[in-house]
Amino acid sequence: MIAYIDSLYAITYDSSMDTIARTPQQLGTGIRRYRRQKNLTQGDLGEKMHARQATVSKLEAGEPATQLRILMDALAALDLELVIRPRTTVSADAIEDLF
Amino acid sequence: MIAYIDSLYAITYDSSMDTIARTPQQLGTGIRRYRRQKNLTQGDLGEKMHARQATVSKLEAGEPATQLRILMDALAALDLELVIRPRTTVSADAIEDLF
DNA sequence: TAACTTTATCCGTGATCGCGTATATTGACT
DNA sequence: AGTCAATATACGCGATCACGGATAAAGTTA
Repeated sequence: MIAYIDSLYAITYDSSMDTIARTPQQLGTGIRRYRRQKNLTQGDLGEKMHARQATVSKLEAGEPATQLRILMDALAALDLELVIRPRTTVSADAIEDLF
Repeated sequence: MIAYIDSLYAITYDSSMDTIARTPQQLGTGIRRYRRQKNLTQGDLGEKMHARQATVSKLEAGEPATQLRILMDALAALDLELVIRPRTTVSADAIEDLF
């Protein structure tokens, strides 16, 4: 649990639900997870963000050529935001490289 | 300061440097900030991620039609990652809507 | 100011977007 | 199994990508 102290509000939420994304696929999977959490279909989300269901499908599939506009529109429609930060945990692959 | 506890490592870092992005522009600005922090030119970054300097320029400018592949390649080259999370702080615009 | 570095912008090309529209495939429920 | 909802995929189209290559514009330093 983390508390964000704003000049106006103090908001607490469970950061363990936050999704880390390093690839388009992980980005898509994270969005799908949040969409389902809100009980929305791809069609519902598409309507909110003025895109087609097919476009949402490709975004969630992690199509690397998807445009940033689609990504950010989807996040806005789901009331999500991105945080850019230095990579933290060390992946299993990277650890193996140590030996 | 936040401590991330991993099964293998405990890493502390200053999360106040993390950048929140809700638009392609903010995403680009954040990347530019991290790139400069590492004393890299757009050309340097382009070389690392196998893209042209001109492409990095458009990414940092927040061109909404930039492809996800470019974004994620840049993050990888800068050793950054994304976190998807519910929107937290309330923007000034949103607060104004309350009155 | 001049020289140099860095960033922004342009042309032409091939690839691929998201679109509308439509359908195949998959999943869930009875 | 059968029905309905949800998701993935297809076609043609106009728009725009990132590319190689090159140059203009802006920023930095002597």
